[in-house]
Amino acid sequence: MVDQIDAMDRKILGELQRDASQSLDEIARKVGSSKTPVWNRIRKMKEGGVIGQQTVILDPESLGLEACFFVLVRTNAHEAGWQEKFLKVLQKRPEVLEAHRLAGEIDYILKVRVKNARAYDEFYQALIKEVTIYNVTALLSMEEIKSTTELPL
Amino acid sequence: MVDQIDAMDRKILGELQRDASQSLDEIARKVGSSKTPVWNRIRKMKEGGVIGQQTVILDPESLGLEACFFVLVRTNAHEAGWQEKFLKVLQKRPEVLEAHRLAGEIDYILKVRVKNARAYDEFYQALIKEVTIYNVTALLSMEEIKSTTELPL
DNA sequence: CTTGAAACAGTTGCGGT
DNA sequence: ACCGCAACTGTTTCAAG
Repeated sequence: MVDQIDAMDRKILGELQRDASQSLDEIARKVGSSKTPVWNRIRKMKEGGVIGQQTVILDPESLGLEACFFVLVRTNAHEAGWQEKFLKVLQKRPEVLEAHRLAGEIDYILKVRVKNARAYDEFYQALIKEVTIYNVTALLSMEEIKSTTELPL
Repeated sequence: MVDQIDAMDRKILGELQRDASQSLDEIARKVGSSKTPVWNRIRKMKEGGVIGQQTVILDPESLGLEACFFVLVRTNAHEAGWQEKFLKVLQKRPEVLEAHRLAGEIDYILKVRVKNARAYDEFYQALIKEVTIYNVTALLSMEEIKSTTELPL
């Protein structure tokens, strides 16, 4: 699927990432094509899973979510089923916006959005109650310098 | 602005986050209202900055962006203008998807999306060439367990 | 809040290159 | 085979009650 994506596709993706509310005509004009071919390309990329969810970015502050933590998780007890349980808890918790399994000493990193430090502690307590964790370091974000969902094309 | 957001607004935001391609009628039906009032609420929340960019989520793998790093940055030389320069570099670089200024020992965390480890090294070399950095730790993501732009409402 | 109408955009089929 | 045209259908936008 990767190789099938040509320069025209990338231009379209760029426009969609930037502003998905644009009309087909507008996008077509910008990429130097017209409605139908652009529509067909978009359809194929949706089918192929290149284009996923269409969404709006909300302002966390406006919604009272004023704290953001990056959580570094170390585990040494790799019992059978532990990871499965851990993943299930992360999926369930809406304040966990991202979770990655890492290479190296730190096993996982989480990005957690909450109302305040107190809400983070509640999350943390709930987490360690459900799964045993060897070591946790929480990094508190003071300022979001940059935040984008736009991938480099 | 925060207090003005009521339960109905939150329901609408939930639907928009989940799928911004839905028609107004569909959203109105789901939240138990009708077209015009829903439209007016959305308009107000756009004006108020609660609702930001409308976008599509692209699949990084399909676009050949197979590596994701979290970069922990420590700096001790806080010369005048250093931070400004650092921010400018981060803004300029499209592979930097997120950047936060932190409380504590680690000063910044970055999330960087690139083609492969080689591309990360190129980014790293370019970064330290432009600004002096005391210490850098790169955490390589092996697996994206969870990734969402949907905030908890 | 509801109705409704005018402008606009998405979707599909057809003919041309 | 793909593109662009154009008609049709559905959606957004907004005014009036």
